[in-house]
Amino acid sequence: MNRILAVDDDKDILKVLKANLELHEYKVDTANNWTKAQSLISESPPDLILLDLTLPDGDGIEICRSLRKDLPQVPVIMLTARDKVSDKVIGLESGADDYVVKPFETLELLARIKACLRRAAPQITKEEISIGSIKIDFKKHLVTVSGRKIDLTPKEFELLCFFTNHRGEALSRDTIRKSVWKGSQIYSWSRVIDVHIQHLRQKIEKDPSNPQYILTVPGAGYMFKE
Amino acid sequence: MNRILAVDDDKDILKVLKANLELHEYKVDTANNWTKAQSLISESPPDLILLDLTLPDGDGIEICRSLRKDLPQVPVIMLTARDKVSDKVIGLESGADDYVVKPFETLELLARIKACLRRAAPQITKEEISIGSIKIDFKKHLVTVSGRKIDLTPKEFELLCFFTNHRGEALSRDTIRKSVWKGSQIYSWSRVIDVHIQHLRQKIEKDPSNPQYILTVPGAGYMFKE
DNA sequence: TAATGTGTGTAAAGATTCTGTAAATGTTTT
DNA sequence: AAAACATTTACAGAATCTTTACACACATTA
Repeated sequence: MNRILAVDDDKDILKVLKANLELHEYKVDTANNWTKAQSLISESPPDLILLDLTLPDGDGIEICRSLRKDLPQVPVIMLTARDKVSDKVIGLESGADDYVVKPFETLELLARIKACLRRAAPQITKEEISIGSIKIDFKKHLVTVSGRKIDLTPKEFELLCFFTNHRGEALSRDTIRKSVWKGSQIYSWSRVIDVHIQHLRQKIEKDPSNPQYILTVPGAGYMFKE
Repeated sequence: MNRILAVDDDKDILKVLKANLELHEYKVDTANNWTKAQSLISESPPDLILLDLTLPDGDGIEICRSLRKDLPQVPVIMLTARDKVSDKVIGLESGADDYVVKPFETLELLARIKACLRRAAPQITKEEISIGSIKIDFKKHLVTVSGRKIDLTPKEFELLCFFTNHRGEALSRDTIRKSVWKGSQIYSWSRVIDVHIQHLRQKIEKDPSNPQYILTVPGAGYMFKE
């Protein structure tokens, strides 16, 4: 649940904003002057700030500049009646992430808030999966079996990735060839796949002759443990 | 110098956009259909995309969704004649960072582009970073290894910065090429990257043949120590 | 039962690709 | 023009991939 701070000198607008935003799963703090806003911010910085340009105790542009400096990661949306292009340019130049002219459509404001938060959110793309005692870190190209690091060759790694993406599926040699060996030309009667499977088993199975992960499906191909 | 890709079916608009943006220090590629845009993107992803909603070979909303999925870090500004609130909401919901209605003021568009790029830029919170015995001062372009100053060429410095910003990630040569060598045209089979890696290793590693920082990930590329 | 064929496990040899590295060439900066 | 830098090229050794050959298990057929 994201926290938004709305700063505007008009208490009615604040009331409407708060009501509308809270309907959409935001927690909203309000301040009708900059002094109060500052104390709320220093209390605990919000995830986004809606800022009116005309406040009784400060120039919105200057405020925005200082915000950008102190809290560069918190997005600011300017919310103001000034609709001239020059105003918008100055507003955005001063560090605002968006500039919305009053009177505004609530739905548009909501969409813009969402877009801002989406962009400002830290992009976590940790790609890691665990199966049994095997752990694969796709980003690092790292595979560990019960904590021990395993060195896999490129093809072995590709093959393992392919298997883990199709767990519990019996994969024919042809299917495997068409995705892991696409681009390279191997003969249809080649045993490369089998050989690589053996190598993988040697490296990831506790007892390679009694595989727990890469199972043989006689007559069909191979299957990775669900 | 930021690279912008403008996609619009109207060639006149593209011409005007290109001219105006290039006056403001942007490098601009243009495409009048999605197919062409895609090939430009896969060649080398731009820093920002201006996207018209009505293209001859694709629905803008769907395109935006797929862009957000494939290139979440590249901001998209929608540029369209549709001015209804519902259109804006749909556009922003589909992943656009901003939505500008035609006919637009060039100055406002420029300001919004700038704001988008500012937000999307990797937030260099620190201007100094230490990893092991390596210390990098980004502002002064200064690198020291256990106190001793190291002279790096511009490309070497860029490469090192890129690595330190992606520590613990296996980076393919292609990935490196697309960000450190973007703009310049090197052949895909070129070994420039490897050569620069060697030079860097010679300068920052204690034993270049046993690197501690810039590690080789066989078959994948290189990775900087976490 | 013995013979044959098919499918899989495995080792080892040969072929290919990948990486480190030095040196040559081309380009930009001073 | 000289120096600094970027890029290409070439090659060796290592690592990896692919082929090949054979062993074994199991099923089918004579």
